[in-house]
Amino acid sequence: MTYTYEYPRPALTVDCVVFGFDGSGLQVLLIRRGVEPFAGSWALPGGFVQMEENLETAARRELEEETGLKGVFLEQLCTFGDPGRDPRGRVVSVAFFALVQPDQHPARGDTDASDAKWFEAGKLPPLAFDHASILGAALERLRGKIRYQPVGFELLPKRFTLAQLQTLYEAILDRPLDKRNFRKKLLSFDFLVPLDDYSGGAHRPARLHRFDRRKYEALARKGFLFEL
Amino acid sequence: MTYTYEYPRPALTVDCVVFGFDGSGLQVLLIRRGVEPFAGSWALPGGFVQMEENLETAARRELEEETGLKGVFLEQLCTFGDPGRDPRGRVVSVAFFALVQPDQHPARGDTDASDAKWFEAGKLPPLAFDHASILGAALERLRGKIRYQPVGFELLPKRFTLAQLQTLYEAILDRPLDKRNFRKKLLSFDFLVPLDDYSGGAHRPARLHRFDRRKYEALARKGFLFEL
DNA sequence: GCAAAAGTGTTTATGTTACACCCATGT
DNA sequence: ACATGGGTGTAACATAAACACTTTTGC
Repeated sequence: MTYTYEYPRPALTVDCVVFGFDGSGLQVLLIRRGVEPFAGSWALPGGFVQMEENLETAARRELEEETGLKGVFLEQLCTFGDPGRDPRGRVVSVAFFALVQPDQHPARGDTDASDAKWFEAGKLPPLAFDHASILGAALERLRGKIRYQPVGFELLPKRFTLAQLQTLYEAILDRPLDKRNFRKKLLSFDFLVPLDDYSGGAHRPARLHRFDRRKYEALARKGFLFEL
Repeated sequence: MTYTYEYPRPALTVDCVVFGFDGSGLQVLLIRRGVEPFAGSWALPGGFVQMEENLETAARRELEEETGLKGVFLEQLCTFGDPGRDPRGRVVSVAFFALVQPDQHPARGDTDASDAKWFEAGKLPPLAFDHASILGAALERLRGKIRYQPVGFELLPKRFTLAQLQTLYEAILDRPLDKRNFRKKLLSFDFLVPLDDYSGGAHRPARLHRFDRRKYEALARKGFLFEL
């Protein structure tokens, strides 16, 4: 142990920006804080990092404890450490962003007694701490990422229609896409497998597809990039 | 102050991956460690975050203390926090990547008495801690970023020739580019300003250019993306 | 005058955009 | 039968890729 270690240390937390998709709009999962500071405010799920767990493990643990979600797509986003971002003292937070498939949603809305709730990404309540800027960074990252990495599928059920996929892209990129061009392009990379099954619904049934990650990765290794 | 704050905390450091360009190859600035652990090994410049400074400030302070560099391009990269990455105990490190213009290089090589030295990015010595993986992440980020953001100019002198720019791109992307197509494309975005001055040299002089950040930002605001 | 790097256009191939109608189902 | 969303192809346009010779300088 060197002298350096006797210096005071910032506290270290993780926070997760959890995105979902309800079929029409992008959603974000927030929890209502029970304790001060910001008691009663909405905030990103997260909490303190323990001494023997790595950062991603901490994020997954907090996510499960606070929202019940497990096994989701999770990726490190950025670290927020301005002095003053937490009124209690110096707290540095490693932010993650998570994508959850609707199958795994804790019952669309609140998970029984917990205080987690899904919000429309466009209509968020005021957030505790600097969570609004963390969320802004996550949104920007998601928008950038969806254009050249296959992360959209993490927000859809395993079997989905091309119309669902297009609606998702339109919601995230916030602009309309041409139906024929969208289908043409996505099917041209052949990592979307058409299934022999159709979605039910009030009108003409739509063919279901699934994302074939093995095929995607084989392509990706060959220096392939898909852009939209 | 709540009970939470009495938990043990990881130590928090910043580390900087500093890239340079010597006209032919990509370079990385390393410092030789004087103290254990890894005394005598090469490592990324960096050190402990102080309680009242934000993360970027800490990175800039350490960079200046250890290498003399100031005023460089600096961007947060990723945070590395696996338990065990530092033999002394739990140390979480926020990594940054920096780009320095050759003008600012501390005298191409060692800065007087300090133990900083530039290495070819392809021929690095073994590094302390998990710095090799931090460096790998930085390289990957640089390669991705240079294709759609004007970061190349941060590695060249303020006035440069198109040939220098092309060599830089070729070094980072690690593939040859067509001279005519490269010039055509970069000049078509008109953020490169031709100057009335020429590079000296053993052969035909080359026109010097500078990067006009104002023009670039005006374009960028109009939803423009340059890709290479 | 020769070696070395700078500079310059055109053609071809590829990818992107724009666009309108018929189909299958539930009500 | 009608309302609703599913599904399909082609032509115009724009961008990317391939490619070779002349110019200017220092030695």
